[in-house]
Amino acid sequence: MPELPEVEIVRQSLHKKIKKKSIKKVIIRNRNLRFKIPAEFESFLKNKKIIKVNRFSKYLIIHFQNENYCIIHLGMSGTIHILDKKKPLKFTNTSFYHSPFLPKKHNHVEFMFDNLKVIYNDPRRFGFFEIIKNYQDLKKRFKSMGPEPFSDNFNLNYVIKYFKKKNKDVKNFLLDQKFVSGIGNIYANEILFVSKINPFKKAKRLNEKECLNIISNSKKILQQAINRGGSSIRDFKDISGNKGSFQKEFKVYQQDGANCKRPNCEGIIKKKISLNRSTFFCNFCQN
DNA sequence: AAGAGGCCCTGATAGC
DNA sequence: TGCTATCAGGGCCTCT
Repeated sequence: MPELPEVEIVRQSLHKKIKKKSIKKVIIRNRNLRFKIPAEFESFLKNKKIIKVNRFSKYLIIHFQNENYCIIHLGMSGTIHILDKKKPLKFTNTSFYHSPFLPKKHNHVEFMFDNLKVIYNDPRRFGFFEIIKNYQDLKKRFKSMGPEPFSDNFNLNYVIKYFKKKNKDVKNFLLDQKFVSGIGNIYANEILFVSKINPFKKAKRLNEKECLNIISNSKKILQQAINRGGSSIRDFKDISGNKGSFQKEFKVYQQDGANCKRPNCEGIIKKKISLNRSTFFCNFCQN
């Protein structure tokens, strides 16, 4: 589920729910996530008051008083759920919703507030938590990552310079967080389709217009996805309403065998594996 | 420096 | 029905 748009949707809901509240207690049922949760985690967060919930790329950043932070990455299968004693049945959105649909297994971490519980669920345990104790360390944490697609630093100069001499497929770079932060496999495929660029084209072979297309379509598609509440793939079937809906607008992702959705294009959507990831593209207009 | 590949883990689904 | 194989939205690490 979680690429930048989905993480942003979670951020918005989480921020509304927990800003200005204090964590009363932290319960950890399984410390063995992608990285082991440190022993000091519970005591560090206890009684800390939340100023706001931020996000960089696919990382949630809970901002506490006194320059303390907790970073959450959802990995491939992480979701955040809330139990609200006051509004037990009101949904917010797919990966952040209220109690009747709380999974029975894999609830690894709980933040307890007054009248409120925030629960982290993650079957594959590719997600992780980190604590950070000052602003300098926070900056350092993301220093080696590329700009977000929305950033002014993600511009033609940057992309042309970066792609120069790069002999990898262009799609690999959209997935490379050192080049641009926040894009995953779904949106990489969609961005290249809208840009009419073959995913297997070598980055150094892209012309200026193609680079510009990648830049503007990255911004456009991620913003559209946020506006639609993200994409809900392989989600719990019994949740109605408040799902993200961008999956209905996929032009190529998981559309192999279908006719190309571009008006007047006679192509067929194909699927090929590249770097262990499924790659979808039109064999006609993306050539 | 850049690129290819393996690996962490569980669950859903397809094929026999 | 029940087995096995494959694949999944991510990112880190190692080897060449």
